[in-house]
Amino acid sequence: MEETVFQTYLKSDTLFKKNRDILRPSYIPENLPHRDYQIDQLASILATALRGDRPSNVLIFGKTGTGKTAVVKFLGNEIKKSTGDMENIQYIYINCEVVDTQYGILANIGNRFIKDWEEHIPFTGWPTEKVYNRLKEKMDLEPRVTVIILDEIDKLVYKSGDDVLYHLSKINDDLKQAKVSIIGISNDLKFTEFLDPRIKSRLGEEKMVFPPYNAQQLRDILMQRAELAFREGVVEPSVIAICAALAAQEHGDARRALELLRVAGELAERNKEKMVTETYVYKAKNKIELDCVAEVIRTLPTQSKLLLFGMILNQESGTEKLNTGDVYSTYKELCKKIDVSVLTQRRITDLLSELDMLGIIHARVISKGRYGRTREIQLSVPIVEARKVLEEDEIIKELYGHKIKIQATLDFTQRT
DNA sequence: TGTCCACTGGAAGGGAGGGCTT
DNA sequence: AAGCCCTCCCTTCCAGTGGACA
Repeated sequence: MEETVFQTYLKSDTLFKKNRDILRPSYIPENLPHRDYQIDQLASILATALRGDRPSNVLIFGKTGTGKTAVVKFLGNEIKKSTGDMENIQYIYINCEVVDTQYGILANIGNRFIKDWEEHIPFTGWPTEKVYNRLKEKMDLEPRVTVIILDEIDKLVYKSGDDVLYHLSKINDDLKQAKVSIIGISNDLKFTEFLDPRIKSRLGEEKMVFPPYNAQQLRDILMQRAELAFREGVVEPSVIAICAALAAQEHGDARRALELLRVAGELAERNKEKMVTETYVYKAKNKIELDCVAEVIRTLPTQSKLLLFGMILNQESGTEKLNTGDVYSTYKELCKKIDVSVLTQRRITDLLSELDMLGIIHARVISKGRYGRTREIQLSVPIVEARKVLEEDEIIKELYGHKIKIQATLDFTQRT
């Protein structure tokens, strides 16, 4: 084989076994530690389906990374195992963050019942009522039980209201032989307040709450996955404990814990280490946090990027604390330089609040007496990294090397 | 004690854009 | 294709305000 730049990487002993997806959230292991109770509970509800009856609708609550999706998918696999190829139970999983419109959900479900050679429901174009009717008609061809899982159901409700849920939850009245039950998964306990009371009671026939994992439980989970994902003996025992402890601090998020472990492993491997050590966990923590910030900045609208860029320039020229007026005049200057329309100060106030909520800046309202009331603004992300990300943007690039003319007014009323 | 700065942040409404309906 | 409705961004207008200063 020809020697390529990749050779050194391919040759070196890797820390991972073949399949490193085992540490990704999408992987569903053979058994789920510390979720026996929830599995039993949900299984007892779903068992009805195996007898050909309609299981109760279920609402599942729990914070991110508490195993909700994993348990539901796990039971999906179990059902498939016990029914074999007989398709008298349909298990349909929909993530409402991806499919988030009434039309999308109905079309998605409908198409599962339409054979490949038949006419599919198009992405768009049909009246929603027609999609619903087609779905009903196809579904009702056989006396089967359909379990529809709506993951992140709260996102759906916030975005498109509860019309779909209304239709889906009363679909059984319109079906002659088929039966439908719905499992809604949410990490927001309060989202049901936004539902019509009738829908609320129909959906919540059964309720389940997934508690967060504690550090010990997280350790067990990580241990199980680490054994599958890493070669023997390459992970220092304390690494698992630290990943678990860090994630336990953040409301017991198993997803976070696994991510830490995976990134730590990847960083160690990239450095051609023989072991994953504690240092790499902390490096992983930093990398994840930084990546997260970078992603937020990258997806900011142009106007907010300009605003942020202006604040960075100000800070680079030595002004620690800015007020709204300073930020606005720098922003205006930048806009004019590259010929972008200038938004009003009122609008900028709102954009600043957004940046504050995203944790990119820290802003608080202060009064300087005689000299008015304003926000005192500080960046709360590392300048160098933020700047690097901003300069990826085509529009910001044009400002490369720009020096600000209007320096923030030095605040002489400020006390130490 | 009152004044007045430099804003804040609410309210209302315009207009573009997207999706549904006719 | 046209009309309708909804949402998102944004503007305009403006009353309200904490506290340094005269």
